[in-house]
Amino acid sequence: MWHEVEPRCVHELDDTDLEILELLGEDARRPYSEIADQVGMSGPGVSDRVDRLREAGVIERFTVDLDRSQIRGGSPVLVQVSDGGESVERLQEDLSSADAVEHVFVTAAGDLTFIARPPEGSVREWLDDRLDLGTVTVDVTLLDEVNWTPSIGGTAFALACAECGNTVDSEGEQETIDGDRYHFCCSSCRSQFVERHDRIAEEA
Amino acid sequence: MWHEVEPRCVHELDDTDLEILELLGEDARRPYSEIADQVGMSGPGVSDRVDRLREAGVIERFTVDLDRSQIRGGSPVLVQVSDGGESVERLQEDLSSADAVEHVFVTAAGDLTFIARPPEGSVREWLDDRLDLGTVTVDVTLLDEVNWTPSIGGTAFALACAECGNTVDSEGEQETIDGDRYHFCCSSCRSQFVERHDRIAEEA
DNA sequence: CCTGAAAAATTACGTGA
DNA sequence: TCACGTAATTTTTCAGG
Repeated sequence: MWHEVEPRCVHELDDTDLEILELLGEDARRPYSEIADQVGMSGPGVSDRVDRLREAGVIERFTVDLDRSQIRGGSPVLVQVSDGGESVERLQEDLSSADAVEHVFVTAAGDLTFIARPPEGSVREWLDDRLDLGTVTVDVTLLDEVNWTPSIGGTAFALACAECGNTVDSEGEQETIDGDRYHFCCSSCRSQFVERHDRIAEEA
Repeated sequence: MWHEVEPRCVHELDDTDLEILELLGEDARRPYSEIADQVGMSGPGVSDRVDRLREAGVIERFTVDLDRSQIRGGSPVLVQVSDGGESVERLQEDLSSADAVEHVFVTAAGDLTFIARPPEGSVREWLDDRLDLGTVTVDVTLLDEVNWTPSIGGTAFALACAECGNTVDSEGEQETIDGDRYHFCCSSCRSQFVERHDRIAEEA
């Protein structure tokens, strides 16, 4: 039994959660005790939070960021598929399970774009094997660099300003409107947001 | 007691390395002792290999795969920038450090494509802030799904078939041609590869 | 959520092939 | 060079509060 702690909804991330996520983004094998020091908690406390974040689905998995060019020789290509009335879901599934595919994006219009490293020298064959180039049109672009930015600059996971989307740091401000708490990076964003909110409320 | 170990260059990944990477891709916080059991090594042995893989740059970092939609509300967009003679490097750097940007791709032609989650309702503003829409032309596509596949199906890091690029599992076959060792996922890929190789050799 | 003890993992180091 | 075994250290897990 511990002192009353107001139950924290798993869907609301507080600043500590964000800090933990950022630290894990930098090095997922960092000991929880080290994280605990930085966020001012105990090791078990951090462990509990991480468990909750996993269960809530915020953390999908701990993984490793590899230099794939050292594993799979091919150059990365960006492929845009203009759907020929095919089943997008099946295609997406096929692609996701194909080894050379690194990212799959589905557009709101139902088209597919993906990043892959097909085997060198037989890119066309490789594409044809999974796309049937006779029925769909593809646009293939050779890439020079593929960059994933989980936390570059150490701020990627920080709270987002409700107005401009930028990072909310310690200089930030908060405001509770209609029971919802919003974060802002600066006072001008806050006033702009509040102003628009009031205007909309007035019109309604 | 073990059999003679031939010296292994750090730039050549053997099957054990690949297996370790795959296991780490599934769960980067998995204990090394557990990995050791699966690959038939001791805990310290796995630790040594991982250290070497990090130093070699194959492992760039241990990190966490997050459900970003739970952290940063905006919908993901794919933005293709048709370069207006601008400095690609600077733009790329700016974008990489922007909080809402998740991936940046540089094409061989020097164009930029990136995935981001700009603040809802002010996508155009957000874009203009970092791209100067007056001088560059952009193509923005709303995305429905963003899928990163470090190891879906648990086979993404396995050896690639020299013919089709797919995973080589225990059913796979190998063949040494002209001193180079090739891996294949099945006998048909192997025969097809050998056949083509012979034909090319004959023509030369 | 914290403390503190038990269990488990990681690291360091010496040795063998 | 690479990997193993053992021991020292650190970290995680699991009580109890």
